[in-house]
Amino acid sequence: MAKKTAGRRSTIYDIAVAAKTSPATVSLVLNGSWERYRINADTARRVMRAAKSVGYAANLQARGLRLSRSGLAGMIIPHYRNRFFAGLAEAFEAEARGRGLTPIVVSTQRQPETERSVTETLIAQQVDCLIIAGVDRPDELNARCDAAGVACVNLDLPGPGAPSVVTDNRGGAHELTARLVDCVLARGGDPAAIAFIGGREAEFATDERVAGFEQALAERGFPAEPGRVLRCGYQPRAARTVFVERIAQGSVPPGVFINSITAFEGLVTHLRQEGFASAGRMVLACFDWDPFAASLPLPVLMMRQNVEELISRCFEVIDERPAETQAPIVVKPTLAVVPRDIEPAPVSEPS
Amino acid sequence: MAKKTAGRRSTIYDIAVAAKTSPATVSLVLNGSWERYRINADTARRVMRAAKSVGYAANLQARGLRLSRSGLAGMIIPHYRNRFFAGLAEAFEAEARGRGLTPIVVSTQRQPETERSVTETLIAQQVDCLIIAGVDRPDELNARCDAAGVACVNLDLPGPGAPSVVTDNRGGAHELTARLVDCVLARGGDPAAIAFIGGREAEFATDERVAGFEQALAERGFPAEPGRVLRCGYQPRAARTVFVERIAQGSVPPGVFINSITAFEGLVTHLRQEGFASAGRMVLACFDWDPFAASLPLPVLMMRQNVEELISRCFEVIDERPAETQAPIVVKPTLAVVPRDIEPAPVSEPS
DNA sequence: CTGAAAGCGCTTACAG
DNA sequence: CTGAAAGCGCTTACAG
Repeated sequence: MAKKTAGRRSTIYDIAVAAKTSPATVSLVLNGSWERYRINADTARRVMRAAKSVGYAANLQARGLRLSRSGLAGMIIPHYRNRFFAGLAEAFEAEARGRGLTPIVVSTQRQPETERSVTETLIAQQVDCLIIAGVDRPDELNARCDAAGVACVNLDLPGPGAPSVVTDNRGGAHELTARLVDCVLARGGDPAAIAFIGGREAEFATDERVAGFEQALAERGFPAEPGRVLRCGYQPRAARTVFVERIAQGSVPPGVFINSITAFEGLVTHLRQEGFASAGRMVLACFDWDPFAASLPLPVLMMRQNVEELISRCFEVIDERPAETQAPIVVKPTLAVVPRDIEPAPVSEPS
Repeated sequence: MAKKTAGRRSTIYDIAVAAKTSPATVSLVLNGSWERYRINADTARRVMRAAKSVGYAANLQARGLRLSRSGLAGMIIPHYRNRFFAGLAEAFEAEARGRGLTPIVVSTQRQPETERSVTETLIAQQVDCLIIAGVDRPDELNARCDAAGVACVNLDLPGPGAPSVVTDNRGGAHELTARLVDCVLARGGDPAAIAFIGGREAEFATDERVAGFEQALAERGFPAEPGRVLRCGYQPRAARTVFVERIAQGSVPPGVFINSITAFEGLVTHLRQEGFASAGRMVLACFDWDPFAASLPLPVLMMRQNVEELISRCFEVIDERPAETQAPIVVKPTLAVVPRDIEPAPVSEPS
């Protein structure tokens, strides 16, 4: 076991010297194309032995430069602090590795300036493909990828700039709302007073969820009312504020559809301080999943997005490189948590 | 605004042609060293204008190859699914970007084989430095970094293979346990029956926390007893199992020191199914922080690790490249959540 | 003040 | 069967 010189990594030249052959032959052997090139089996053996003995590892930057293919797969997300984005990141890593790519995930904290700059950096690092999730305006980012020839998919962000994979936000919200109405009725509440909290104005996912929410309520005889939908953004603090205002202007709503776990966090901070008893018979339905949020001292319904399928669909889109803009690919979410004391169905939770 | 040819990115050669100068000059100008090289200000202007007009972005792979410095900073963590690791990843990204590096975080799901292979991949991608957290055996990974000349730091994983930055696990556990004892006493429980659940055998962080736990109890007159410490690993399911067994063999403990949020998740799953009332007057203390776990229907204490400081210390160590193995750098955690109904101190929670 | 040249480590058509 | 050569895009000492 030859010891390599500290501070310098071994290259195909070192191996060529050790195996008494040329760098070109070393490269062919190490890349497994030696049979195709009819390289002497003995030469190949010497090369492989030498490579192992010097602890050779290819310089992927050099290979990438030569091949114009870095083997890097990028993904942009806002942050890692909830199960949805954490799950996306992990599913992305698994899928990328399974394809022999090096995953590189970056978070932007929903800062448009950061979104722009990390996209540039990833492109400069020569990523072969990029999945974009949870950004403010994907179009500009898509345009940059396009200019650089980087295959790009938007996750839950349909737009003209790139193909999309989306969650069935409308259908999921419809189902979640329907169950929420059942729970509110079971607890003697008035579904007309159910509120929607979170999400953004003019944002695809929020728009769809609001549509599903309103549709489900309308079908049960509670048509849209002004002030029922409170799109306060994704900050816990903002959700808390609108929740407090909502209570101040009327009473504690019998049910709340919460658009994201971050908004949920805001409500919980308030309830913890006021005491959960202050919530009365309120039921919460969240379009996100978290094991602790499912265990609060009040009934909670949770919808879980299918991160593995979302990611694998994204890679399929990248493989195909669809020529024209086509309709988004839709992935169904799952009702993952229902309160046991109201709904006899057992808690079903993917581990 | 010249449109660049689709499919091919512009290079310094394109700019040289456009600005009627040489690639070498272009490089000098674009890297800001044109003043030092006394390049004509007008030439510089032409180059910069041309670069902008073709939308030039440097190929970082080529630059890295030439400079033997990739500008990539790597970090290895087990996963993103809790606030500690999510926070580490985000703090790492922020710090790396602040230093002009491209962060690349990878998760291993605590699989030794994955830990090994991602380390190899990161080294092959020529990362300039690597922070390692939450792996099983860091020594082998450190050795690989060492052989490749990659600066490496272990986070909460002291060992002979690399310098370390650690949380004050012992001190933190001591403080957390002391407060837990107070709460148990305030609720009329017997601190002698407090249990420790989670963590691993022969693992640094667990060992330290157990030591702090036992010391705090001993100081209050409850010396170590066999069977009090239940190191069941990091899986929610395992924690749930030992918790259930612990109850079956005696009764519900008046207090539990939970080593990690993952173990906590196991207990919560059980309590949700049995009903939280089954916990009686139990108090939980967790050496981790989560906003929802802080809102369960039973008293919870939570310790929060200082991720920002841990990360900035890691980068300081990388900067210094300490010659000999020195004592780990210690970062103090913070008591972030105390139950209001027992402890009059206000809930203090870093936003 | 500026350009030609070498070289980072790799791959692969091409010529023997 | 195998090696010499070119070239991926960049940087920088060197020579003018």
